[in-house]
Amino acid sequence: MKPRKPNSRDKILAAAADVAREAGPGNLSLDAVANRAGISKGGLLYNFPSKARLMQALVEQYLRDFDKALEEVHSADGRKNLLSAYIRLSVEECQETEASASWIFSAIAEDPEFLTPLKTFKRQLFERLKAKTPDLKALLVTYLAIEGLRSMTLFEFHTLEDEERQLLIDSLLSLAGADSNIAG
Amino acid sequence: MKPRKPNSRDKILAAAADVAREAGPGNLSLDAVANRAGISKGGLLYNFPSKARLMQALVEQYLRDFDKALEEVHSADGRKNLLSAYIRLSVEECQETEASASWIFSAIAEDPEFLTPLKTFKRQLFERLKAKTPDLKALLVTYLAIEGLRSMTLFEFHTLEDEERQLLIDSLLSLAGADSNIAG
DNA sequence: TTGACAATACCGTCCAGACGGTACAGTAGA
DNA sequence: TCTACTGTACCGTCTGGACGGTATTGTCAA
Repeated sequence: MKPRKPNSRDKILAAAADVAREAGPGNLSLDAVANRAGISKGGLLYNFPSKARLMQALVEQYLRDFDKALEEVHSADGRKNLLSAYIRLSVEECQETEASASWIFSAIAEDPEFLTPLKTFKRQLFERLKAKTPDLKALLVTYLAIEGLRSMTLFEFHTLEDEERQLLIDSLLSLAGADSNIAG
Repeated sequence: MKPRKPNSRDKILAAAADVAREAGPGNLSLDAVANRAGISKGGLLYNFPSKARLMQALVEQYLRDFDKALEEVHSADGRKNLLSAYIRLSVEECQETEASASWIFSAIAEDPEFLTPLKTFKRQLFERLKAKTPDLKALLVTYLAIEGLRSMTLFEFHTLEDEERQLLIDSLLSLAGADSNIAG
């Protein structure tokens, strides 16, 4: 479909995430992103005609990547347990220090509406999980706990020690794996 | 200790929270807060000599209020189950539409360091919970799930229906209440 | 083959507006 | 008289973004 775009856009998106992480979410300026991407401000605005478009692209790329990764993880173990795949992917994502999607805070500060696609994505994913998980209680608890883990990573609350964290993950996976043991 | 301060400071703090919620976290300007509080900008800067001090005060007030409320809820049922009190308080807090502490996003955008007191508060609270909760697994799962609930409220992800939400809360409370049933 | 034109992908500069903060003179109540 | 402001004027800085250029590559008729 697309005529093999050069990687300028991707470079800019990555630069934006880097700037948000390193300079703080409130300092995500076009100049800073342009510098970081090794491009001029004019060039940036050529690729993304406004800051809003840049934010939008950031959200869209994140969603696309997450969806793709989920599909891979889920397929890799025979599409048996979506919840378990979701947990493992989320945990993995939270471990990458490089990830720390603090550009989300920039987006919210810019305009909370930027998160609308994220909201609908989450709602749809939850519906899928609900359809595929027999034990609703276990789903609710594990899903929310993962959401909590994501939040703590995002805000950089280092409340849990490594051991506690590992114990938590084990508990969640065993709750999620319960669909073949306990299934009502 | 303090000479019965007039309520100007409180009015300003409340106004700041209102502005962040209504105008968006990125539009928390001193002018906007002053207007909202029905005070002049000079008056605002008389009470809080810089925006940083205002943010700081916002965080401190939130922490003080939460701590006080937790103490009340905990005492009210005989100081039996701290985790259960924590869950009930957090759930209550998430239900107040008026709360929606989106000033947190403003603070983060301003400077992530503003959340340092929040971090230490959370860590200490978790330690207290750990000391008082026999079942560490249950604590981890419920604590994280509450953190998830808080995050979803903050971001206004309306992923859960009312029924699902209620089922979740019941599950968490029963997990938390387990300290007298299952206690190892 | 070549010259004319056009699209792509930028660069660098400039500007208007917003924002935090200062300064200061005035004032009303305790 | 002191405290706790109000109100206004102003400054310096930062930021989004508009705009006018430019180098490179592609297209295509003559």
